[in-house]
Amino acid sequence: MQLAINPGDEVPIYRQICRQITDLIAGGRLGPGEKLPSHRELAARLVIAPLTVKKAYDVLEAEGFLGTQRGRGTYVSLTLPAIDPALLRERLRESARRLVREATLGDVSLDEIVELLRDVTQEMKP
Amino acid sequence: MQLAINPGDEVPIYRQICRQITDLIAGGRLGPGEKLPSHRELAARLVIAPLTVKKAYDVLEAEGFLGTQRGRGTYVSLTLPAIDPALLRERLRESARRLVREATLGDVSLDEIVELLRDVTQEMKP
Amino acid sequence: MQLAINPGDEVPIYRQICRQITDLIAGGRLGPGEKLPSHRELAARLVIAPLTVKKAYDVLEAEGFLGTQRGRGTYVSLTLPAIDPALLRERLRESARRLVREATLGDVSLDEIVELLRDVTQEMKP
Amino acid sequence: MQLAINPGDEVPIYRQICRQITDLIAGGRLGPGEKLPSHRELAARLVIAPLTVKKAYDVLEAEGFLGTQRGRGTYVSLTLPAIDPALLRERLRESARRLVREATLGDVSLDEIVELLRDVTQEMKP
DNA sequence: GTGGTCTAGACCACC
DNA sequence: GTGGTCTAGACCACG
Repeated sequence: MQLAINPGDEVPIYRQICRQITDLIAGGRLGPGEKLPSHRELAARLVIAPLTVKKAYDVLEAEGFLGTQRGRGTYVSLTLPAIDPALLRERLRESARRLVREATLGDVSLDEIVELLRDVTQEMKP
Repeated sequence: MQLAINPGDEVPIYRQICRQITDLIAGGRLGPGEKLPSHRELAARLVIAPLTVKKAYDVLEAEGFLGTQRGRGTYVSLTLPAIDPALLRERLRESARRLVREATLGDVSLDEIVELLRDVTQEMKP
Repeated sequence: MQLAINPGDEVPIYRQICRQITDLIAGGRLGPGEKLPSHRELAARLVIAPLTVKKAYDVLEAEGFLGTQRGRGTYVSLTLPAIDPALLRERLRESARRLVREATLGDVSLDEIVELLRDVTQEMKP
Repeated sequence: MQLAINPGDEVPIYRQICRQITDLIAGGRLGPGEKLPSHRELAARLVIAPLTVKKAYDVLEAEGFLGTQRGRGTYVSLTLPAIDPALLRERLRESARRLVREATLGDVSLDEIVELLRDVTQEMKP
Protein backbone atom coordinates (compact mmCIF):
# COMPACT_ATOMS: atom_id res chain seq x y z
CA MET A 1 0.00 0.00 0.00
CA GLN A 2 1.43 3.29 -1.04
CA LEU A 3 0.15 6.66 0.06
CA ALA A 4 1.32 10.18 -0.59
CA ILE A 5 0.47 12.93 1.82
CA ASN A 6 0.99 16.64 1.55
CA PRO A 7 1.53 18.29 4.94
CA GLY A 8 1.02 21.80 3.62
CA ASP A 9 -2.36 21.01 2.13
CA GLU A 10 -5.57 22.67 3.22
CA VAL A 11 -7.17 19.30 3.90
CA PRO A 12 -5.91 17.73 7.13
CA ILE A 13 -3.44 14.89 6.93
CA TYR A 14 -5.73 12.35 8.52
CA ARG A 15 -8.40 13.10 5.95
CA GLN A 16 -5.92 12.75 3.13
CA ILE A 17 -5.21 9.29 4.45
CA CYS A 18 -8.92 8.47 4.72
CA ARG A 19 -9.52 9.65 1.19
CA GLN A 20 -6.69 7.66 -0.28
CA ILE A 21 -7.65 4.47 1.51
CA THR A 22 -11.29 4.70 0.44
CA ASP A 23 -9.97 5.34 -3.05
CA LEU A 24 -7.95 2.15 -2.91
CA ILE A 25 -10.98 0.24 -1.68
CA ALA A 26 -13.29 1.76 -4.29
CA GLY A 27 -10.73 0.95 -6.98
CA GLY A 28 -10.42 -2.63 -5.82
CA ARG A 29 -6.76 -2.33 -4.99
CA LEU A 30 -7.59 -3.05 -1.36
CA GLY A 31 -9.93 -5.99 -1.04
CA PRO A 32 -12.20 -7.07 1.84
CA GLY A 33 -10.26 -8.77 4.62
CA GLU A 34 -6.94 -7.40 3.48
CA LYS A 35 -4.56 -6.30 6.22
CA LEU A 36 -3.40 -2.71 6.50
CA PRO A 37 -0.04 -1.68 7.88
CA SER A 38 -0.11 -0.93 11.59
CA HIS A 39 -0.74 2.71 12.32
CA ARG A 40 2.73 2.98 13.78
CA GLU A 41 4.37 1.54 10.70
CA LEU A 42 2.41 3.69 8.30
CA ALA A 43 3.20 6.72 10.43
CA ALA A 44 6.90 5.92 10.27
CA ARG A 45 6.68 5.54 6.50
CA LEU A 46 4.85 8.84 6.06
CA VAL A 47 7.04 10.54 8.67
CA ILE A 48 4.12 11.78 10.74
CA ALA A 49 2.86 11.13 14.26
CA PRO A 50 1.30 7.69 14.88
CA LEU A 51 -1.81 9.26 16.38
CA THR A 52 -2.50 11.00 13.10
CA VAL A 53 -2.68 7.72 11.24
CA LYS A 54 -4.67 6.18 14.06
CA LYS A 55 -7.24 8.94 13.79
CA ALA A 56 -7.66 8.19 10.11
CA TYR A 57 -8.09 4.48 10.89
CA ASP A 58 -10.59 5.34 13.64
CA VAL A 59 -12.69 7.41 11.27
CA LEU A 60 -12.69 4.71 8.63
CA GLU A 61 -13.63 2.16 11.25
CA ALA A 62 -16.52 4.32 12.44
CA GLU A 63 -17.64 4.59 8.83
CA GLY A 64 -17.50 0.85 8.41
CA PHE A 65 -14.62 0.57 5.97
CA LEU A 66 -12.14 -0.94 8.38
CA GLY A 67 -12.26 -3.26 11.36
CA THR A 68 -9.62 -3.68 14.03
CA GLN A 69 -8.72 -6.60 16.21
CA ARG A 70 -6.74 -5.76 19.28
CA GLY A 71 -3.26 -7.18 19.18
CA ARG A 72 -3.72 -8.42 15.62
CA GLY A 73 -4.10 -5.44 13.38
CA THR A 74 -6.44 -3.50 11.16
CA TYR A 75 -8.29 -5.01 8.20
CA VAL A 76 -10.58 -3.94 5.39
CA SER A 77 -14.16 -4.81 6.35
CA LEU A 78 -15.60 -7.96 4.83
CA THR A 79 -18.88 -6.17 4.26
CA LEU A 80 -18.49 -2.65 3.06
CA PRO A 81 -20.97 -0.16 4.47
CA ALA A 82 -24.27 0.31 2.71
CA ILE A 83 -24.90 3.98 2.12
CA ASP A 84 -28.28 5.62 2.56
CA PRO A 85 -29.45 6.11 -1.05
CA ALA A 86 -30.99 9.51 -0.33
CA LEU A 87 -27.79 10.70 1.32
CA LEU A 88 -25.74 9.29 -1.54
CA ARG A 89 -27.85 11.10 -4.12
CA GLU A 90 -27.44 14.39 -2.30
CA ARG A 91 -23.70 13.93 -1.96
CA LEU A 92 -23.34 13.06 -5.63
CA ARG A 93 -25.44 16.06 -6.61
CA GLU A 94 -23.30 18.36 -4.53
CA SER A 95 -20.09 16.96 -5.98
CA ALA A 96 -21.51 17.22 -9.49
CA ARG A 97 -22.53 20.81 -8.86
CA ARG A 98 -19.05 21.59 -7.65
CA LEU A 99 -17.49 20.08 -10.74
CA VAL A 100 -19.80 21.97 -13.06
CA ARG A 101 -19.19 25.20 -11.19
CA GLU A 102 -15.44 24.88 -11.51
CA ALA A 103 -15.73 23.90 -15.14
CA THR A 104 -17.95 26.85 -15.97
CA LEU A 105 -15.62 29.31 -14.32
CA GLY A 106 -12.75 27.87 -16.34
CA ASP A 107 -14.66 27.71 -19.62
CA VAL A 108 -14.36 23.96 -19.79
CA SER A 109 -17.13 22.22 -21.75
CA LEU A 110 -19.27 19.38 -20.47
CA ASP A 111 -17.74 17.05 -23.04
CA GLU A 112 -14.29 17.78 -21.74
CA ILE A 113 -15.54 17.02 -18.24
CA VAL A 114 -16.90 13.67 -19.33
CA GLU A 115 -13.53 12.95 -20.91
CA LEU A 116 -11.83 13.86 -17.65
CA LEU A 117 -14.14 11.54 -15.72
CA ARG A 118 -13.25 8.61 -17.95
CA ASP A 119 -9.60 9.42 -17.51
CA VAL A 120 -9.83 9.56 -13.73
CA THR A 121 -11.86 6.36 -13.61
CA GLN A 122 -9.15 4.51 -15.52
CA GLU A 123 -6.55 5.88 -13.15
CA MET A 124 -8.40 4.56 -10.11
CA LYS A 125 -9.26 1.10 -11.34
CA PRO A 126 -6.79 -1.58 -10.33
CA MET B 1 -30.17 37.04 -4.30
CA GLN B 2 -31.00 34.06 -2.18
CA LEU B 3 -28.51 31.98 -0.25
CA ALA B 4 -28.89 29.01 2.05
CA ILE B 5 -26.27 28.33 4.68
CA ASN B 6 -25.87 25.40 7.00
CA PRO B 7 -24.12 26.24 10.29
CA GLY B 8 -23.53 22.59 11.15
CA ASP B 9 -21.68 21.90 7.92
CA GLU B 10 -18.05 20.92 7.82
CA VAL B 11 -17.25 23.76 5.45
CA PRO B 12 -17.05 27.15 7.16
CA ILE B 13 -19.93 29.54 6.73
CA TYR B 14 -17.91 32.20 4.94
CA ARG B 15 -16.82 29.64 2.37
CA GLN B 16 -20.38 28.49 1.87
CA ILE B 17 -21.21 32.08 1.00
CA CYS B 18 -18.25 32.38 -1.36
CA ARG B 19 -19.21 29.17 -3.09
CA GLN B 20 -22.81 30.16 -3.60
CA ILE B 21 -21.98 33.59 -4.92
CA THR B 22 -19.48 32.23 -7.43
CA ASP B 23 -22.16 29.72 -8.37
CA LEU B 24 -24.58 32.53 -9.10
CA ILE B 25 -21.95 34.30 -11.17
CA ALA B 26 -20.98 31.16 -13.05
CA GLY B 27 -24.64 30.44 -13.75
CA GLY B 28 -25.21 33.94 -15.04
CA ARG B 29 -27.76 34.82 -12.39
CA LEU B 30 -25.44 37.52 -11.10
CA GLY B 31 -24.10 39.60 -13.95
CA PRO B 32 -21.02 41.89 -14.12
CA GLY B 33 -21.71 45.23 -12.48
CA GLU B 34 -24.65 43.97 -10.50
CA LYS B 35 -24.93 45.21 -6.92
CA LEU B 36 -24.82 42.90 -3.94
CA PRO B 37 -26.60 43.47 -0.64
CA SER B 38 -24.47 45.13 2.01
CA HIS B 39 -22.68 42.67 4.24
CA ARG B 40 -24.79 43.85 7.18
CA GLU B 41 -28.03 43.28 5.33
CA LEU B 42 -27.02 39.86 4.08
CA ALA B 43 -25.88 38.93 7.57
CA ALA B 44 -29.24 39.96 9.00
CA ARG B 45 -31.03 37.87 6.40
CA LEU B 46 -28.91 34.80 7.07
CA VAL B 47 -28.96 35.34 10.83
CA ILE B 48 -25.21 35.23 11.19
CA ALA B 49 -22.49 37.65 12.31
CA PRO B 50 -21.81 40.56 9.89
CA LEU B 51 -18.08 39.88 10.14
CA THR B 52 -18.66 36.46 8.60
CA VAL B 53 -20.27 37.93 5.48
CA LYS B 54 -17.63 40.60 5.35
CA LYS B 55 -14.95 37.93 5.29
CA ALA B 56 -16.66 36.20 2.38
CA TYR B 57 -16.87 39.46 0.43
CA ASP B 58 -13.21 40.17 1.21
CA VAL B 59 -12.16 36.79 -0.13
CA LEU B 60 -14.21 37.20 -3.29
CA GLU B 61 -12.78 40.67 -3.77
CA ALA B 62 -9.25 39.36 -3.35
CA GLU B 63 -10.03 36.69 -5.95
CA GLY B 64 -11.37 39.31 -8.34
CA PHE B 65 -15.02 38.34 -8.40
CA LEU B 66 -16.24 41.39 -6.53
CA GLY B 67 -15.22 45.01 -6.24
CA THR B 68 -16.18 47.47 -3.52
CA GLN B 69 -16.53 51.19 -3.79
CA ARG B 70 -16.32 52.91 -0.47
CA GLY B 71 -19.66 54.27 0.54
CA ARG B 72 -21.43 52.90 -2.54
CA GLY B 73 -21.46 49.20 -1.97
CA THR B 74 -20.17 45.94 -3.41
CA TYR B 75 -20.53 44.97 -7.07
CA VAL B 76 -19.77 42.02 -9.30
CA SER B 77 -16.55 42.74 -11.18
CA LEU B 78 -16.91 43.87 -14.77
CA THR B 79 -14.07 41.61 -15.79
CA LEU B 80 -14.11 38.21 -14.19
CA PRO B 81 -10.75 36.84 -13.14
CA ALA B 82 -8.73 34.59 -15.38
CA ILE B 83 -7.75 31.44 -13.55
CA ASP B 84 -4.34 29.85 -13.70
CA PRO B 85 -4.91 26.95 -16.14
CA ALA B 86 -2.62 24.57 -14.26
CA LEU B 87 -4.38 25.27 -10.97
CA LEU B 88 -7.74 24.86 -12.67
CA ARG B 89 -6.78 21.50 -14.16
CA GLU B 90 -5.68 20.20 -10.79
CA ARG B 91 -8.87 21.37 -9.08
CA LEU B 92 -11.02 19.81 -11.75
CA ARG B 93 -9.11 16.55 -11.52
CA GLU B 94 -9.56 16.44 -7.77
CA SER B 95 -13.28 17.18 -8.03
CA ALA B 96 -13.65 14.56 -10.72
CA ARG B 97 -11.81 12.03 -8.59
CA ARG B 98 -14.10 12.81 -5.71
CA LEU B 99 -17.18 12.32 -7.83
CA VAL B 100 -15.93 9.02 -9.20
CA ARG B 101 -14.96 7.81 -5.75
CA GLU B 102 -18.42 8.51 -4.37
CA ALA B 103 -20.10 7.00 -7.39
CA THR B 104 -18.03 3.82 -7.21
CA LEU B 105 -18.70 3.32 -3.51
CA GLY B 106 -22.41 3.80 -4.20
CA ASP B 107 -22.50 1.52 -7.23
CA VAL B 108 -23.50 4.32 -9.57
CA SER B 109 -22.38 3.92 -13.16
CA LEU B 110 -20.41 6.47 -15.15
CA ASP B 111 -23.35 6.91 -17.50
CA GLU B 112 -25.61 7.81 -14.64
CA ILE B 113 -23.03 10.34 -13.50
CA VAL B 114 -22.95 11.95 -16.92
CA GLU B 115 -26.73 12.13 -16.78
CA LEU B 116 -26.49 13.78 -13.38
CA LEU B 117 -24.00 16.31 -14.71
CA ARG B 118 -26.38 17.34 -17.51
CA ASP B 119 -29.15 17.65 -14.99
CA VAL B 120 -27.13 19.81 -12.64
CA THR B 121 -25.91 21.98 -15.50
CA GLN B 122 -29.50 22.73 -16.54
CA GLU B 123 -30.35 23.57 -12.96
CA MET B 124 -27.54 26.09 -12.64
CA LYS B 125 -28.12 27.93 -15.89
CA PRO B 126 -30.35 30.99 -15.46
CA MET C 1 -24.43 19.49 33.61
CA GLN C 2 -22.69 17.43 36.19
CA LEU C 3 -20.57 14.39 35.51
CA ALA C 4 -18.57 12.11 37.74
CA ILE C 5 -15.68 10.16 36.34
CA ASN C 6 -13.58 7.48 37.91
CA PRO C 7 -10.02 7.46 36.55
CA GLY C 8 -9.19 4.07 38.02
CA ASP C 9 -12.12 2.37 36.36
CA GLU C 10 -11.80 -0.42 33.85
CA VAL C 11 -13.88 1.51 31.33
CA PRO C 12 -11.94 4.35 29.70
CA ILE C 13 -12.63 7.89 30.81
CA TYR C 14 -13.89 9.04 27.44
CA ARG C 15 -16.45 6.24 27.41
CA GLN C 16 -17.58 7.10 30.91
CA ILE C 17 -18.29 10.58 29.59
CA CYS C 18 -20.14 9.21 26.54
CA ARG C 19 -22.23 6.97 28.72
CA GLN C 20 -23.20 9.69 31.14
CA ILE C 21 -24.10 12.14 28.42
CA THR C 22 -26.30 9.63 26.57
CA ASP C 23 -27.86 8.88 29.95
CA LEU C 24 -28.68 12.54 30.42
CA ILE C 25 -30.18 12.68 26.94
CA ALA C 26 -32.15 9.48 27.43
CA GLY C 27 -33.43 10.77 30.76
CA GLY C 28 -34.48 14.07 29.23
CA ARG C 29 -32.15 16.11 31.37
CA LEU C 30 -30.33 17.25 28.23
CA GLY C 31 -32.75 18.33 25.53
CA PRO C 32 -32.27 18.70 21.76
CA GLY C 33 -30.45 21.91 20.87
CA GLU C 34 -29.05 22.38 24.34
CA LYS C 35 -25.48 23.61 24.56
CA LEU C 36 -22.78 21.53 26.20
CA PRO C 37 -19.79 22.99 27.99
CA SER C 38 -16.75 23.41 25.75
CA HIS C 39 -14.47 20.42 25.85
CA ARG C 40 -11.81 22.56 27.46
CA GLU C 41 -14.10 23.74 30.21
CA LEU C 42 -15.44 20.28 30.95
CA ALA C 43 -11.88 18.96 30.98
CA ALA C 44 -10.88 21.62 33.49
CA ARG C 45 -13.86 20.73 35.67
CA LEU C 46 -13.09 17.02 35.57
CA VAL C 47 -9.36 17.64 35.90
CA ILE C 48 -8.44 15.63 32.83
CA ALA C 49 -6.83 16.41 29.48
CA PRO C 50 -8.99 18.39 27.02
CA LEU C 51 -8.37 15.85 24.29
CA THR C 52 -10.01 13.17 26.38
CA VAL C 53 -13.26 15.12 26.57
CA LYS C 54 -12.96 15.99 22.90
CA LYS C 55 -12.72 12.32 22.00
CA ALA C 56 -15.93 11.66 23.86
CA TYR C 57 -17.64 14.52 22.04
CA ASP C 58 -16.27 13.23 18.72
CA VAL C 59 -17.68 9.77 19.33
CA LEU C 60 -21.08 11.15 20.31
CA GLU C 61 -21.04 13.35 17.23
CA ALA C 62 -20.22 10.38 15.00
CA GLU C 63 -23.11 8.52 16.61
CA GLY C 64 -25.44 11.41 15.94
CA PHE C 65 -26.11 12.55 19.50
CA LEU C 66 -24.18 15.80 19.26
CA GLY C 67 -23.41 18.37 16.60
CA THR C 68 -20.62 20.90 16.63
CA GLN C 69 -20.29 24.30 15.04
CA ARG C 70 -16.80 25.60 14.74
CA GLY C 71 -16.18 28.61 16.87
CA ARG C 72 -19.61 28.36 18.48
CA GLY C 73 -19.70 25.21 20.49
CA THR C 74 -21.21 21.76 20.78
CA TYR C 75 -24.93 21.06 20.99
CA VAL C 76 -27.31 18.16 21.46
CA SER C 77 -28.63 17.12 18.05
CA LEU C 78 -32.08 18.36 17.15
CA THR C 79 -32.90 14.98 15.68
CA LEU C 80 -31.63 12.11 17.73
CA PRO C 81 -30.30 9.16 15.73
CA ALA C 82 -32.73 6.49 14.67
CA ILE C 83 -31.39 3.09 15.62
CA ASP C 84 -31.65 0.07 13.38
CA PRO C 85 -34.42 -1.98 15.05
CA ALA C 86 -32.70 -5.28 14.40
CA LEU C 87 -29.48 -3.98 15.90
CA LEU C 88 -31.39 -2.56 18.85
CA ARG C 89 -33.11 -5.87 19.53
CA GLU C 90 -29.81 -7.71 19.50
CA ARG C 91 -28.20 -5.17 21.83
CA LEU C 92 -31.11 -5.33 24.24
CA ARG C 93 -31.05 -9.13 24.18
CA GLU C 94 -27.34 -9.16 24.96
CA SER C 95 -27.78 -6.69 27.82
CA ALA C 96 -30.70 -8.68 29.16
CA ARG C 97 -28.69 -11.88 28.97
CA ARG C 98 -25.90 -10.23 30.89
CA LEU C 99 -28.24 -9.04 33.59
CA VAL C 100 -29.83 -12.48 33.96
CA ARG C 101 -26.44 -14.14 34.05
CA GLU C 102 -25.22 -11.91 36.84
CA ALA C 103 -28.47 -12.33 38.73
CA THR C 104 -28.36 -16.11 38.45
CA LEU C 105 -24.79 -16.30 39.72
CA GLY C 106 -25.78 -14.15 42.68
CA ASP C 107 -29.03 -16.01 43.38
CA VAL C 108 -31.12 -12.93 42.72
CA SER C 109 -34.67 -13.64 41.58
CA LEU C 110 -36.30 -12.25 38.47
CA ASP C 111 -38.74 -10.29 40.60
CA GLU C 112 -35.92 -8.58 42.40
CA ILE C 113 -34.42 -7.69 39.05
CA VAL C 114 -37.65 -6.13 37.88
CA GLU C 115 -37.72 -4.14 41.11
CA LEU C 116 -34.16 -2.99 40.44
CA LEU C 117 -35.09 -1.92 36.91
CA ARG C 118 -37.92 0.26 38.23
CA ASP C 119 -35.57 1.77 40.75
CA VAL C 120 -32.92 2.58 38.18
CA THR C 121 -35.51 4.00 35.80
CA GLN C 122 -36.72 6.42 38.45
CA GLU C 123 -33.16 7.45 39.14
CA MET C 124 -32.54 8.32 35.50
CA LYS C 125 -35.73 10.20 34.75
CA PRO C 126 -35.46 13.97 35.16
CA MET D 1 -19.50 -27.50 24.92
CA GLN D 2 -20.04 -25.01 22.17
CA LEU D 3 -18.76 -21.47 22.16
CA ALA D 4 -18.93 -18.66 19.61
CA ILE D 5 -16.34 -15.93 19.65
CA ASN D 6 -16.17 -12.74 17.65
CA PRO D 7 -12.61 -11.48 17.03
CA GLY D 8 -13.81 -8.06 15.90
CA ASP D 9 -15.69 -7.42 19.13
CA GLU D 10 -14.77 -4.69 21.53
CA VAL D 11 -14.50 -7.15 24.40
CA PRO D 12 -11.31 -9.21 24.38
CA ILE D 13 -11.50 -12.79 23.22
CA TYR D 14 -10.42 -14.29 26.52
CA ARG D 15 -13.23 -12.42 28.27
CA GLN D 16 -15.74 -13.61 25.72
CA ILE D 17 -14.71 -17.13 26.63
CA CYS D 18 -14.97 -16.44 30.36
CA ARG D 19 -18.41 -14.95 29.94
CA GLN D 20 -19.75 -17.84 27.92
CA ILE D 21 -18.41 -20.47 30.27
CA THR D 22 -19.89 -18.75 33.33
CA ASP D 23 -23.11 -18.53 31.33
CA LEU D 24 -23.09 -22.27 30.80
CA ILE D 25 -22.46 -22.83 34.49
CA ALA D 26 -25.14 -20.37 35.56
CA GLY D 27 -27.61 -22.01 33.19
CA GLY D 28 -26.80 -25.47 34.53
CA ARG D 29 -25.52 -26.75 31.22
CA LEU D 30 -22.11 -27.23 32.77
CA GLY D 31 -22.38 -28.99 36.11
CA PRO D 32 -19.90 -29.16 39.02
CA GLY D 33 -17.14 -31.65 38.37
CA GLU D 34 -17.71 -31.70 34.64
CA LYS D 35 -14.60 -31.80 32.47
CA LEU D 36 -13.74 -29.03 30.04
CA PRO D 37 -11.82 -29.50 26.80
CA SER D 38 -8.10 -28.88 27.08
CA HIS D 39 -7.13 -25.33 26.29
CA ARG D 40 -5.28 -26.55 23.20
CA GLU D 41 -8.28 -28.42 21.90
CA LEU D 42 -10.66 -25.54 22.52
CA ALA D 43 -8.21 -23.17 20.86
CA ALA D 44 -8.05 -25.40 17.80
CA ARG D 45 -11.83 -25.51 17.62
CA LEU D 46 -12.17 -21.73 17.92
CA VAL D 47 -9.21 -21.10 15.61
CA ILE D 48 -7.42 -18.85 18.06
CA ALA D 49 -4.13 -18.94 19.93
CA PRO D 50 -3.90 -21.53 22.73
CA LEU D 51 -2.53 -18.89 25.08
CA THR D 52 -5.77 -16.98 24.76
CA VAL D 53 -7.86 -19.92 25.97
CA LYS D 54 -5.31 -20.61 28.68
CA LYS D 55 -5.73 -17.08 29.94
CA ALA D 56 -9.50 -17.48 30.11
CA TYR D 57 -9.15 -20.73 32.07
CA ASP D 58 -6.64 -19.08 34.39
CA VAL D 59 -9.01 -16.23 35.13
CA LEU D 60 -11.92 -18.59 35.78
CA GLU D 61 -9.72 -20.68 38.02
CA ALA D 62 -8.65 -17.59 39.96
CA GLU D 63 -12.31 -16.68 40.36
CA GLY D 64 -13.11 -20.16 41.63
CA PHE D 65 -15.26 -21.42 38.77
CA LEU D 66 -12.75 -23.94 37.49
CA GLY D 67 -10.08 -26.15 38.98
CA THR D 68 -7.20 -27.80 37.18
CA GLN D 69 -5.45 -30.98 38.08
CA ARG D 70 -2.03 -31.26 36.54
CA GLY D 71 -1.98 -33.90 33.85
CA ARG D 72 -5.68 -34.68 34.24
CA GLY D 73 -7.38 -31.59 32.85
CA THR D 74 -9.68 -28.76 33.84
CA TYR D 75 -12.97 -29.25 35.67
CA VAL D 76 -15.88 -27.17 36.87
CA SER D 77 -15.46 -26.53 40.60
CA LEU D 78 -17.54 -28.63 42.93
CA THR D 79 -18.30 -25.60 45.05
CA LEU D 80 -19.10 -22.47 43.10
CA PRO D 81 -17.67 -19.24 44.47
CA ALA D 82 -19.67 -16.97 46.70
CA ILE D 83 -19.67 -13.46 45.37
CA ASP D 84 -19.19 -10.34 47.46
CA PRO D 85 -22.77 -9.04 47.85
CA ALA D 86 -21.77 -5.38 47.64
CA LEU D 87 -19.82 -5.97 44.44
CA LEU D 88 -22.71 -7.97 43.04
CA ARG D 89 -25.23 -5.22 43.80
CA GLU D 90 -23.09 -2.63 42.05
CA ARG D 91 -22.61 -4.84 39.00
CA LEU D 92 -26.30 -5.56 38.77
CA ARG D 93 -27.14 -1.87 39.11
CA GLU D 94 -24.74 -0.97 36.33
CA SER D 95 -26.11 -3.67 34.04
CA ALA D 96 -29.65 -2.58 34.83
CA ARG D 97 -28.76 1.02 34.08
CA ARG D 98 -27.30 -0.03 30.77
CA LEU D 99 -30.39 -1.96 29.83
CA VAL D 100 -32.68 0.93 30.74
CA ARG D 101 -30.48 3.38 28.85
CA GLU D 102 -30.61 1.31 25.69
CA ALA D 103 -34.32 0.72 26.04
CA THR D 104 -35.08 4.40 26.56
CA LEU D 105 -33.05 5.47 23.55
CA GLY D 106 -34.87 2.85 21.48
CA ASP D 107 -38.33 3.73 22.79
CA VAL D 108 -38.85 0.32 24.35
CA SER D 109 -41.14 0.24 27.40
CA LEU D 110 -40.25 -1.25 30.75
CA ASP D 111 -42.94 -3.88 30.30
CA GLU D 112 -41.37 -5.02 27.07
CA ILE D 113 -38.05 -5.25 28.85
CA VAL D 114 -39.52 -7.46 31.56
CA GLU D 115 -40.98 -9.65 28.84
CA LEU D 116 -37.55 -9.83 27.21
CA LEU D 117 -35.98 -10.82 30.54
CA ARG D 118 -38.41 -13.74 30.95
CA ASP D 119 -37.65 -14.80 27.41
CA VAL D 120 -33.92 -14.72 27.89
CA THR D 121 -34.19 -16.56 31.20
CA GLN D 122 -36.04 -19.41 29.52
CA GLU D 123 -33.43 -19.52 26.80
CA MET D 124 -30.58 -19.86 29.27
CA LYS D 125 -32.08 -22.56 31.45
CA PRO D 126 -30.98 -26.04 30.39
C1' DG E 1 -13.27 31.63 23.28
C1' DT E 2 -14.45 27.59 20.41
C1' DG E 3 -13.43 23.68 17.81
C1' DG E 4 -9.71 21.30 14.62
C1' DT E 5 -5.32 19.40 13.98
C1' DC E 6 -0.77 17.70 15.03
C1' DT E 7 3.14 16.28 17.90
C1' DA E 8 5.97 13.52 21.17
C1' DG E 9 5.89 10.47 24.49
C1' DA E 10 4.01 7.46 27.93
C1' DC E 11 1.68 3.20 29.84
C1' DC E 12 -1.44 -0.65 29.39
C1' DA E 13 -3.94 -4.80 27.53
C1' DC E 14 -4.15 -8.18 24.15
C1' DC E 15 -2.52 -11.94 21.08
C1' DG F 1 4.36 -6.89 17.94
C1' DT F 2 -0.58 -4.79 17.85
C1' DG F 3 -4.19 -1.56 19.12
C1' DG F 4 -6.22 1.52 23.17
C1' DT F 5 -5.85 5.26 26.14
C1' DC F 6 -4.14 9.43 28.25
C1' DT F 7 -1.21 13.52 28.77
C1' DA F 8 0.78 18.16 27.94
C1' DG F 9 1.40 21.42 24.91
C1' DA F 10 1.37 23.71 20.51
C1' DC F 11 -0.64 26.29 16.41
C1' DC F 12 -4.42 27.44 13.35
C1' DA F 13 -9.14 28.71 11.68
C1' DC F 14 -13.61 30.26 12.73
C1' DG F 15 -17.25 33.44 14.48
